[in-house]
Amino acid sequence: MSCVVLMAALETTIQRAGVTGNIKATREDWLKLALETLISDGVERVRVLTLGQKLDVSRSSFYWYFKSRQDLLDQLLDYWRQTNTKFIVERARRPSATVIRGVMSIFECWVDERLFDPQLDFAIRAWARRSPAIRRALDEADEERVNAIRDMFMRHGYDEVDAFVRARVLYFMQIGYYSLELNEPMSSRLAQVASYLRSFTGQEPSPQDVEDFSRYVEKTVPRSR
Amino acid sequence: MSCVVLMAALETTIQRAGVTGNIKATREDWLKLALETLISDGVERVRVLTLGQKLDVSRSSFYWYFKSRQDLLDQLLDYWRQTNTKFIVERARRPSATVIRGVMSIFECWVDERLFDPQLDFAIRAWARRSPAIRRALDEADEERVNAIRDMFMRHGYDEVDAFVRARVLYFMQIGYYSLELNEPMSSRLAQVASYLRSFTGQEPSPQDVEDFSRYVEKTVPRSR
DNA sequence: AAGGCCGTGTACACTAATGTACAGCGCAAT
DNA sequence: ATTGCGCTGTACATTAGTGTACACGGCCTT
Repeated sequence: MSCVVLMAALETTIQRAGVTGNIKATREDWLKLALETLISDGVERVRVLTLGQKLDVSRSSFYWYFKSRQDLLDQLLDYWRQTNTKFIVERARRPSATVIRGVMSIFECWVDERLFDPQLDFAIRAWARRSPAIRRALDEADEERVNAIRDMFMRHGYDEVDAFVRARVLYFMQIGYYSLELNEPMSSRLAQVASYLRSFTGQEPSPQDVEDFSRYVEKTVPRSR
Repeated sequence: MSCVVLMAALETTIQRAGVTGNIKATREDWLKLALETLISDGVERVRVLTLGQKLDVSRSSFYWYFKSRQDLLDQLLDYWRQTNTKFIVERARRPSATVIRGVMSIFECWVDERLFDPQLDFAIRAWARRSPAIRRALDEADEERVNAIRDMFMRHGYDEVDAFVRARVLYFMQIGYYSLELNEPMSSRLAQVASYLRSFTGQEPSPQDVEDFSRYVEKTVPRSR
């Protein structure tokens, strides 16, 4: 669960063991469970009653920490805003010797859920369908991500239209991939990496490129399920 | 609304004007509104009470036509099953002189909502996230579509892995594109078609290819919004 | 014109959800 | 030890939804 790791960043200080007073559920317990529920079941299922039942605590605890259900949802959106887009843009901006290497940098986000949490992104996307405010936030994020990738292609000599289209193909393909929730083992994904690099760049990856990427995944991605 | 057109195929005979007896809402009224709601708001919002209010009819009408809410949902899934996948597979199987032409055949589905209704597909995808039965049906459809496209690439000389990856890139990219619900004007999309063909096939489209596709869209796609 | 069939409205029972009010409990500081 | 703060439970009001029961109303057939 990457969200657990990421939640830590959101918090000031958690002292789960040293809970003081008559406390059964902390504000962070509510937030964390809400985030997990948003990811696995969608916003619609983020409900005060249900969360409370899972935390084995009555709803009055919730209304102590949060103004309303909407208050909680606002904070979930804030959390997403501060995480998912950041790493894609950062990886796309990294200097790279070749396009192949540039694309490989971005691939890192697709194989490491600590960099990009597809399920969270997907949950936000579903949410956006029925909320104009969420929709606006999402559109901004998508544009920022595609533009960063496009700039990477342009730095490697692609003209503007080609760079834009290739950025879209790279990014949209990945969004589509996540939509299918294939849950493939990393080994099958790595076996196709040369084809993907070829397809995305129009250039032939060297054996060294492919090997380096495999090695990167092995070394840095925990439990490449 | 492509669904209106498609609904017609689902029906045996509709005689909307000649409704007989004390009828305010027909079974088809319920189905059609349910489908529209599924598409625009998701399954969760397909509710007997709400549909009834929109049809200005009480819920007992619903329970006359349908056994339960689940009964209605089952029929919505059946409708999807019989429509969306069919045309993609059919287009992918068409003989084509070049890969570029082969890809163009499939592009037809992406520009004509009478061939592929992205919103419906998307609604099913969201639904599948919380229903194993739907999930199974969706996985089958996805696999059938990708395999058909892969075979098309293989017929044009791509090896199996490359063909499979290119099929995925083509199909997943489109699913991702729809996920963003960009709502771009057809003219901007057509302006990039050469880049897309180049990116998807790794080959250079001829001016004739591009021109033929534009002409196809102009002639056959109604109100290319 | 009399029934019968098809669909409709009203009423009822039940469940799940949000939000509010308020009393009460447990630790910590005084 | 007692007071107070921070959190919790119970109870209540309200809303939205599903499903069932049953009487009734309009055409169509005979």
